[in-house]
Amino acid sequence: MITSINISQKQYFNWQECLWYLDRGFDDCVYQVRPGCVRRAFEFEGEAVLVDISYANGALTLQWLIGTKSTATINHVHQFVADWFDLETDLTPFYKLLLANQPLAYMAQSFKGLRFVGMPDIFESLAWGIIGQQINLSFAYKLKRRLVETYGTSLLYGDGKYWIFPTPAKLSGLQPDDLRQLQFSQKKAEYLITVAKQFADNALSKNIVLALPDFLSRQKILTSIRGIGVWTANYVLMKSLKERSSIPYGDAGILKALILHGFMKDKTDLQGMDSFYKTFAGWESYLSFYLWRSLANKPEEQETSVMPPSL
DNA sequence: CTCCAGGTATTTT
DNA sequence: AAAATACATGGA
Repeated sequence: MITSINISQKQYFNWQECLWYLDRGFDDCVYQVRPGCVRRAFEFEGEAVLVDISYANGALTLQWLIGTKSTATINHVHQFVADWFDLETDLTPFYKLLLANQPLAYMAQSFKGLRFVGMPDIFESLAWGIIGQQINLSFAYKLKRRLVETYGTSLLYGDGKYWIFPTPAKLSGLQPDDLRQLQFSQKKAEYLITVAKQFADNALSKNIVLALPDFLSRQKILTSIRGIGVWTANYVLMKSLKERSSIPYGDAGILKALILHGFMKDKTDLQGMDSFYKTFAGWESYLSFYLWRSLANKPEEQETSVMPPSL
C-alpha cells in the first residue's frame, strides 16, 4: 500500500537536504536512511507498522511495508511525518533574514530547502534531551541505542530490525541501576525514570503541555522537573512542540557555531548571543537548527567549506 | 593526564 | 543574586 502527504509549502523544500541531516554521521536507532528514503517503525494504539518515506512530485510518499494499517494509524503516521519534517511552515521570511545577515547568507544557498527536523514524540524528545546533557553526541547516540535495544520493541523485515522507542510505562518501572548498566550516569538515570513515571501516570503529556497558554508556562512546567533545566526545556519545546522562538541557552554546539561565525567573542559572551538572536525574532528555533547544521559538513563540501570565506 | 561535549543541581560567595 | 563547584562518562 502507498499513501502520500502533500507538501503545502514547497518553495523551500529539499528532500535530499532533509535526508542528509538525518544521516549526518550519527547513529540514530529509531530510523534508517537509505538512498532517497528513510525507513521507520511506528506503534499506535497497539498497531505496529513499518514505513518507507520518499519524495515524488511535490509530495512525500509512504510505502507501508508491515502492519494492518487502520485509518487511525495512517492518520497518526501522516501527522507524525508532517511534524517530523515541518511541512507546514512557509520559510520565506526566514530566508530573507538569512540573506540580510552576511555571515549567514551562505546558508540560504548551502542548506536551501532543509526543514526543521523535529522529534514529534515529546517523551522521546525529553529522554533525548536528558541523555544529551553535557556529553558528546556520539556517546549520546550510543546511550540512546542501548536504551532502545534494551527496553524498546522491534519489527523484523527482511534481514533488518527496526526499533521503536520504549514507552514511558516500560521505563517507569526501572531502577537507576538498570540504566547505569547501560553507562548512564546516576543523575541521567534518575532524571529519565522520573520523567517516565510522570508520563506513565499521565501527570505529563504532550497535550497537557500544549494546553498551557504561552511559552513561559510551558517552559516552567518542564523546568519544574528535576533534571530538566532551561536548555532541555527549550530544546524539547522546539523539537516536539514547534515553538518558533525557543533558544537552547547554553548549548555547546550553538555557542561554537556563533563563535565560528563571528557573532560572539567567547562562550561567556551571553549578551552577544542574546542580541544576535533578537535579529531573528520569530525564527530563533530555525536559526538554532541551521547553526547546528553548519557544524556538520558533507564530505564533498569539506574542501570548499560551507562556512563564509572569511572564516 | 587534561579538557570538553547539543547541562543541571547544589553549595558557596 | 551571582559565581564556583560537584557530578558522570567517553573520546580527543
